[in-house]
Amino acid sequence: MAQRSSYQTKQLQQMLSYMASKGSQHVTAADIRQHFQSAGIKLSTATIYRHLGRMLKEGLVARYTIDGNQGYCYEFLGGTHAQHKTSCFHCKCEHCGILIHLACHEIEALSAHLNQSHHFSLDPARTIFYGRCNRCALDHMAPLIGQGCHHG
Amino acid sequence: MAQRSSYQTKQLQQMLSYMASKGSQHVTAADIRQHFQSAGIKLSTATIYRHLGRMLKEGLVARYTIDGNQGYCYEFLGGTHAQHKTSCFHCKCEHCGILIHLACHEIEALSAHLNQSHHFSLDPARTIFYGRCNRCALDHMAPLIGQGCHHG
DNA sequence: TTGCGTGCAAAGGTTTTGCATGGCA
DNA sequence: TGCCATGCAAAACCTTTGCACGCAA
Repeated sequence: MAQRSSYQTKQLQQMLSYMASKGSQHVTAADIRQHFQSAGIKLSTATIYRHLGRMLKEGLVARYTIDGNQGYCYEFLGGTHAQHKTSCFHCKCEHCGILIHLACHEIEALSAHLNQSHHFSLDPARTIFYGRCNRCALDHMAPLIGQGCHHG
Repeated sequence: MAQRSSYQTKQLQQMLSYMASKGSQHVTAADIRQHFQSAGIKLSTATIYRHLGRMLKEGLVARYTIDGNQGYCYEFLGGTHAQHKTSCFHCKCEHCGILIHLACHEIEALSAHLNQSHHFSLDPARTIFYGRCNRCALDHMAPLIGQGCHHG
């Protein structure tokens, strides 16, 4: 299953290598394109999307839609993360955009509850909790200071 | 606040009326366009987006991004729903796309936990739980029947 | 009459697809 | 050699914007 089905092309290897190097960070198709463009490596947009689509099917990456973005974010699930991912949730700050990974028993309890009481089988890999992180919540409470958020 | 700022045009009234009629259902810009097109009423795409953008600013509607879609979903928050919305969550089936509204104490408990233990302030209006609804979960377990999902 | 609202069309951004060519096995 | 993968370009999709005209106040 970790083994890809077909040809091992240079483009594919480079893309996998890049995705893996990003660890649990989220990347967009544009990120990938820019990275290879900066590196002077040719990798067409079509190829990027075709591989991302394939990896998605194979479960090598997860695809998210981020509010405010148009388009998708991808996250590499391969390697040692594969197991841990199944019970890892994401919290995204809608102010500064930081993404927090959370493996929390309470969420698993909620998942069980949704299953039993609401007949809904939660998919941790897809679900993102939106809200405000600690720093931005503080910033929010003291807007008069005039000091911006730690947005990058 | 519920009072709009500027002109009361026919298009605006019709749009508000349509949004209100949809209650807590989610609609896309395309839904709106199709509705008025079917009804033989002229309402341009630009106007739809301009009003949606304005309503969003004014808090009359909420805007979501749904995984798998490109583009946005809007939900009317006006009228009596405004209060209740603050504690309403959404579950979306990633198979058939159905959207389930949930006002559930367990989720509020999770929200409190995230706040206390993880310093994350959850935003119910933005957060969507992805997974499988009951029907699709059953379909998933019996894929050999060859009978499709209730996907529309 | 003033100025916002509307419609049309074009632009902008992201993702998908067709087709001929290139490269892995 | 056969077939898949790639690149280019065009298309498809949704959203935004510019501009002239229409309409509410």
